[in-house]
Amino acid sequence: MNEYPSPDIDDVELVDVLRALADPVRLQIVSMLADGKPYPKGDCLMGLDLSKSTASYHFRTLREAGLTRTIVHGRTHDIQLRRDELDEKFPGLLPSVLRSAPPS
Amino acid sequence: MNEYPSPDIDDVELVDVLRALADPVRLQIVSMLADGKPYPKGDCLMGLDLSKSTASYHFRTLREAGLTRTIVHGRTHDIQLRRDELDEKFPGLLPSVLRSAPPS
DNA sequence: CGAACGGTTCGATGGTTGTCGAACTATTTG
DNA sequence: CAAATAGTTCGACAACCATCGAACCGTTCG
Repeated sequence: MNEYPSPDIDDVELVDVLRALADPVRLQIVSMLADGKPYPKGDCLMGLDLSKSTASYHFRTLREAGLTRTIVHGRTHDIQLRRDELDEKFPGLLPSVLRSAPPS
Repeated sequence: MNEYPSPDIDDVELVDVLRALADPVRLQIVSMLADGKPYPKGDCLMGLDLSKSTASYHFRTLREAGLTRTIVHGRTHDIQLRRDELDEKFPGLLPSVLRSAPPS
């Protein structure tokens, strides 16, 4: 029943968001989460050939940067893009990134 | 009379642009160039306490990522954000980043 | 209960990044 | 020409990053 903490939106810095997005793996994960709905982590890794530990590292990086939240759901974890909060704090950023992200 | 090469806009990748922006120094430099007009490099460093070599490194990083171009002008160099090209290739990206960038 | 499942954490490792000073290049100016 | 100016390049270095396998943890299921 442990919770995985994401930072408060007020503490999220643009440069950290950009950092988190500046990696092809994480960019692709974020693309899959574009609609803002929660997805099982496993589903976000389709097409990505990563070890479990590397995948976990990227999920943690996204969460700690404030881009996603994690919802524990049984023994699986759902991950969700924090669209509304991010759109309010950084207007237009996610739409433009997602629009320009290469197709998977 | 050497020219400093920037990549063709077609070769500029989103992830490289994001990586170039994902640094506080470069973010601030880009903020100063927001209007798309050329500025002497020296003028972009106001408020930044960097050695000459570090400044040069960041300018090169921005140029090689495709964000800026360098115009040699006597013994000074002007640097210019490639606004039009970038706006066409990554619509809305620069505006949103510049809008959310912390004030200098 | 015990095994399988979905994930995290740890430690190690090689590669990249940001920083600097020193040496260098090219241009202007005294 | 000689000195000053504006900037680059090089080598070094510490810090950080992406990656992995192994061990671990909590949940579900036979």
